[in-house]
Amino acid sequence: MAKNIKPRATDYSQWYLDVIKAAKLADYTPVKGCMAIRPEGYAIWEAIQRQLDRRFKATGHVNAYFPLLIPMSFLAKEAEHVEGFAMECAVVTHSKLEKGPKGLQPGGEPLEEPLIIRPTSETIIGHMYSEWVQSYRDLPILINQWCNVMRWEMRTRLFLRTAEFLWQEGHTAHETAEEGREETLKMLDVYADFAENVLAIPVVKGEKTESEKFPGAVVTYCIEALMQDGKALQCGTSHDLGQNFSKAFNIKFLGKDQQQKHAWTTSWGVSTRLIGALIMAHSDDEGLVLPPRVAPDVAAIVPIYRGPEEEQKVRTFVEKLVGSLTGGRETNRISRHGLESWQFDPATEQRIVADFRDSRPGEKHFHWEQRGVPFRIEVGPRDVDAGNIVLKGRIDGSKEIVPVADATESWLRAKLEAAQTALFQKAQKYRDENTRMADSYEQLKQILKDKGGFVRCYFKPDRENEKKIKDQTKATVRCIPFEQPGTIGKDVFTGEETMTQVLFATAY
RNA sequence: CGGGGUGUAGCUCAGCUUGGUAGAGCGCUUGGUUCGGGACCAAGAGGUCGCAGGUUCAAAUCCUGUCACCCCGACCA
Repeated sequence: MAKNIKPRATDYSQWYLDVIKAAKLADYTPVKGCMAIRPEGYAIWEAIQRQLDRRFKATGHVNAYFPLLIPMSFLAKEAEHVEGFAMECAVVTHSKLEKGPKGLQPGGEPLEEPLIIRPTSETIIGHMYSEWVQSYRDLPILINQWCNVMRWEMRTRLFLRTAEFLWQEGHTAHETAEEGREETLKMLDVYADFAENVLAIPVVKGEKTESEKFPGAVVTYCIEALMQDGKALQCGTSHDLGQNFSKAFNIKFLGKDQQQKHAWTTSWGVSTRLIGALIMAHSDDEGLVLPPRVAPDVAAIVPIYRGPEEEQKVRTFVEKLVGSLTGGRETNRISRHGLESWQFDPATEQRIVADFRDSRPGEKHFHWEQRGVPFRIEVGPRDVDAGNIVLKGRIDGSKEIVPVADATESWLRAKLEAAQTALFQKAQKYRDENTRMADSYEQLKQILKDKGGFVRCYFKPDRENEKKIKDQTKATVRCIPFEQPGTIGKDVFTGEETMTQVLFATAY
């Protein structure tokens, strides 16, 4: 058992922090609410970026970059937007420092107009689009940006909610309402596909209620996932902004019909929160578990030897093994701190690593287990003599003795695919087992209290009733799922007849 | 912003009640023995006890102030 990780059952939030610490994903910094993402954590973000970026480009989007600082007045141009973000904006008021009685202090004249650090970029991008769009021929604009944003949150948790976080935000402008709506739903599908097929996290697609939607959006769509403690986590959102921002920022074009019209815009984003989702969806009491498709190292080879003679024997065997696992490609070996790594997949930059550090095998097993590497391969003198390797699966704890002749690239790829599928199915089983139907408010409360998870029920979304339910149960409507039975039932709260089913859960 | 708590080695903490040479475990360094699931032995490095005042012959310890952080609420991708 891992001695540096508290079990989930004892203290879930401590477990979460322990897993992050043990896998060296991130660390606290002297800046409250802001984390340092360590190389091991950032590599996961790079894998997420690589695969999302490919999907964005495949759907016709291009990348661009907009400023970190936004004129304060911009925020106020959209009424709901300012309402939603004003309370958590960092403000820049000065442009230099000077020496004061207590050391450095903001110096010179304050800026004529304060600047805010972007909490999201609809406003500044809206402004730029108003200059870039003149004609219907300029539409659609399909731009994404990878950047950091800042929201001054009261309480933060590594990856799940930090004051500064990394994300991507797509911002598009269209000629018609229908195109905008299609774009919003298309990108939601991209997110859902990515979450399920890459992160192995099953998600529910749906629409946010009025009280949960993005400030300034007409409709917010989202993907919602269930974590192992029975709480829900919003993993991505896609907003149909209608003409709210194009009116606020004057994004107008001349149509084919000679009429001036406002464009229809959308925005959509996912953040480093996805790393938190990964951790909470898959990891166990032994530490991090990574889906093979985002694991920077797909396999870790742990050599076992006594003395230089055995080491040489095992090394020779490992060299051959790696040659076979990398399909005989010319691979550049990188040696660092006794770790030797080879590229496994040029497209994904995933690696195979062999741990020749000067420490004991047991220590190495824990090392790679806690980092979530999908497979560990043990090679000792006995295996060399028998022509075997010992394969250990991170996801199911399996142990298998494999003839080295079978250990080829395609074999490993098949193993990784099987592990990816198994991980998704495991998460899906958990999600399905923890999604329950409630027929009455009493039952809803009972399930939330005793079991947690998603609770599905008839409910006609209503700001006031949602508030009351939240006050009484801490649960919120996570979404109105797209999948609806199409039948009439009784609203759990009011008893009125409705055709709408929603998903309740306590959320992060 | 309300309620509670904590600041002592890189980390986790003991010591404070009753003032008297700055401690432990983990981690780190060096050497040796080890090595198929977190090794052992030996030697070492590492501190303005959060900060500022005060009391005292003497303060990590008592008093006053202050700052920071953590937890629980309100707010949230």
